[in-house]
Amino acid sequence: MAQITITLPDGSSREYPAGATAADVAASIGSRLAKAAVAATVDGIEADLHAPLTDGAEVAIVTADSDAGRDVLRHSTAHVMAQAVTRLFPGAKFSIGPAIDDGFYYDFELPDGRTFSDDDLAAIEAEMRRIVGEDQPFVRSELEPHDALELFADQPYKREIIERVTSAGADETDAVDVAPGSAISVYRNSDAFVDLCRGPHVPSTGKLGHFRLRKVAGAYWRGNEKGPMLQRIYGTAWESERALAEYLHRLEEAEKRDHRKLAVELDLLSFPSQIGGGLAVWHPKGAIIRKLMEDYSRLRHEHGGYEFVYTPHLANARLFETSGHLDFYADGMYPPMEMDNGTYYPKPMNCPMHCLIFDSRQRSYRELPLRLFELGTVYRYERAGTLHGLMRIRGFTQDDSHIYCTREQAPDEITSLLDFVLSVLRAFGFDDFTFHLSTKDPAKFVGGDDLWDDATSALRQALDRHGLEYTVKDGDAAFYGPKIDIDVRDAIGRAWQLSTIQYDFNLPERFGLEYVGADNERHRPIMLHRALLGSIERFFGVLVEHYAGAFPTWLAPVQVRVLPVATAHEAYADEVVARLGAVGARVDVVPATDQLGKRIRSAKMEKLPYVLVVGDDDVEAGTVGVNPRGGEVERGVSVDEFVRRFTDEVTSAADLALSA
RNA sequence: GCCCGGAUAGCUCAGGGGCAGAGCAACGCACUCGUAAUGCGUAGGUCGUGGGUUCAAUUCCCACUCCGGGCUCCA
Repeated sequence: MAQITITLPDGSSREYPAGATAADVAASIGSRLAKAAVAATVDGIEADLHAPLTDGAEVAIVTADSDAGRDVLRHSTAHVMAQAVTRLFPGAKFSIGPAIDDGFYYDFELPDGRTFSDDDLAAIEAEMRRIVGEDQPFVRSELEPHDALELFADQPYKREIIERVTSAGADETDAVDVAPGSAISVYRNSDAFVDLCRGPHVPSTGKLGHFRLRKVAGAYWRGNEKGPMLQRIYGTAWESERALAEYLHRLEEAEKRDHRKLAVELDLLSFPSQIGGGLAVWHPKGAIIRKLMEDYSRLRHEHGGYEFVYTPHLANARLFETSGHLDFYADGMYPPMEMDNGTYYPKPMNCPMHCLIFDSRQRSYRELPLRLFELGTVYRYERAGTLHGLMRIRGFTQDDSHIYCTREQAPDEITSLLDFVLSVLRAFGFDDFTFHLSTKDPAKFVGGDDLWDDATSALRQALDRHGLEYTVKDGDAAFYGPKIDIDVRDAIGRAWQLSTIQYDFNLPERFGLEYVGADNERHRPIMLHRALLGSIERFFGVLVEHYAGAFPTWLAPVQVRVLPVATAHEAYADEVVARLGAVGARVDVVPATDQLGKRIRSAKMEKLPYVLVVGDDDVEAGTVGVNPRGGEVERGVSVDEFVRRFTDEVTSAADLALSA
């Protein structure tokens, strides 16, 4: 019998009989690998485990506990769900069912406009478990388009995909599970179920099982508002029961940290419906935190060489015609207001106003870089259904800066800007960053190639000088210039896009900005847009979730609570409060009308950093009992000592950041 | 905006065509207590709004409002 040679990822080669499959390769390496295998990559292309290999192929086994492996599991689980739905809802049409982050979904159209309920979800899940128990093989076959269209005669969405795949020049950006130009492949699970799919899939449904259906949602066919509304079922699937349980636990944890829930519990802010969707009012405890954030931001900008400006919330439409916002951003703007001498809009961005400040008089190269900073409140019209707590609202305040400088200054300016941004984010407790460089979209840009090359290399240089790893998002730039986006990872591993540094040569052009150079000629500056926390409101929401409401001492609305053990100790408690108040502590006292245990519990529920208990011993000795959040109780700490520790802790937060 | 779901006391939630319920919170009284819930009591509601069906609607039906989950990208 003929032999074939297979190369493994470590470079070694092995011989197998002709017709061997990746499953055979996995089995020959070890039984554990064979068990964990869900698919393979053959010469870099994902393939089924039981596809026959060709001589000389490079084979890597994809295991269930890798990202690629989980994608295969999830995608296969989506198929099982589709099969379950067709069993339970005859006549259901199905469209696409991809793997997504942490799970999968599948979109269906049910006969007579029926919709799924939660009870249906339970029934579908039960049916899925039966299918898993049946251990049906996933059998791949490839078809001619004509035969595929016939096979899916009563599945209009599948037919549309097939037609799109087979038509030349198909739109490549479509998020369907079939790439244009590829062969039409289908997977058959049983006589009763066959699905159009690129694959790969696990060998059989018995490989699956650690899944859970999560929710039903409406979703437009191909994301198009004008297209039909389908019924989407979201599920999650993992390589083991343990990984599934961990994921479900993470969801619970995220729910507990939801800033909207904590905002109510901790009395931080609310969204009164009388005001309208996406518009918050800040209660005293939320407002003090926000004030501290803003004060800190101002302090850092003052030290960072920024000049403070203020600009109005409304502007004449002419301004946004000049800036181009009415051409490019009209959808995101509030509707216009007609007033005596013209049309006015609430500003969606601060940059046009800052350009007018630059342009208010002649500028010299000696003034550059000119860094204008504003906590500027902007209004953006977000569709009602997209509003989400503080994370997406209709009016918000940016810690916004526009830096005007020469093209030559840009690399150094961006380099120090990166330092500045990271140092401020660190002060708020973030230290895990991801960087993205977005480059020119060939379909949508202004400015010449040399400008773009120059700008992109300035950003790249800054990242390289800091030795930062970054991913490049080709074609993701705004039309006016490339940008760096910075994501932070929070305490439970979620990524939030916060900061952005955008290079802009368009706006200076539009506003005709000029400075006089050392050569006595007029030159055009370039402009850097830079938001650091981004939206103060959103950043506040991220902080609430990052800290789960337990703000670090320097940001906590109430830093210290003093609890007299009994009424007799209240006078002494007031003395302690006065001592702490004198060093600027936010401190309060709760008298002994309730039992001590209950008052401690309340303070813990409010997540206060320090509870000080004072009783007979303390009055006698001038001490306090210190009960820190998340720490051990310590009796008999002198008031002087506690005041010293407290001030050290609070000032070190700001000092650390200022010296960085 | 569109699809689905929801709305009962400040919060969390139960109930159900026939007098509106609990726990926590609030308020009062008693207790004066050393580190995560003392006891008793009081008050709190047009059951989101409007219309319909019914002898009777918080409950069933319709519309609306608001909230939540989703619907390419983006603060």
